[in-house]
Amino acid sequence: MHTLPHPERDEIRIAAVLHALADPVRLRIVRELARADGVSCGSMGLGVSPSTLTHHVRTLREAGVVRVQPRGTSRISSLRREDLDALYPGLLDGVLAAPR
Amino acid sequence: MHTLPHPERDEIRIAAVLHALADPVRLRIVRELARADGVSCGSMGLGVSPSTLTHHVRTLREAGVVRVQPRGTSRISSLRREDLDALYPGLLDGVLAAPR
DNA sequence: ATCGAAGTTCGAAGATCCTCGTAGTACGGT
DNA sequence: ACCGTACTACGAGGATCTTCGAACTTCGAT
Repeated sequence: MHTLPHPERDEIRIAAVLHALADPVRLRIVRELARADGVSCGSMGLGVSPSTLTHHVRTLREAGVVRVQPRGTSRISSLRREDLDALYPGLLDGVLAAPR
Repeated sequence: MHTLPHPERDEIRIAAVLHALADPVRLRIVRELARADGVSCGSMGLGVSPSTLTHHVRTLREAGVVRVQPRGTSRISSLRREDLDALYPGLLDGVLAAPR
């Protein structure tokens, strides 16, 4: 139940972040977290299988976009807003402001 | 010498833009254009073959990130800053500000 | 009119990615 | 102790992506 591995701020790479955001499912996860942070991604009603969801959340976590904490049998995800804003000011807001 | 097909502003999709930016070569192209706009990508000294370069520039163009105009035997590329800033304010600046 | 330079098109090879099902682990509650 | 829930690990299939070389087109210059 140890904490999961996350990149430090100075290990985050822009290419990995962009790649993580460049998927429809992961983008919906990020949007949802921006709306209601600190939530289990399994309860978002995305239309994918549990194993697919694990893959996407891991991609976001390893890219440094989200932080994941175990709580009971669930995993609570939250946006790494401070880190992303510090590294790429405006990026996250620009993505979230996207009409499409 | 027909102009090449470009998406209108309202046809640009955030997922396509992010995917276009999520490649090291294309990111270097975008950075270079941010530094010196209206330039032929062939003269950037990226270490890829001409056909690979064509592929990347087309990806950027079709995503709506760059505008490409034929001039002589060359293709002049320029960042679609206004469109991107209007759609996703802060995104491009955030990406360009990226230390890594 | 011929030549070279700049780019494109068309495969093709190899890598990466997204998705899933199956099997398994970890935790909380009865 | 048992069960159900939430999630993970490990493939595998199929799609997409990146890269390239070879052959071709287009344009400007000689």
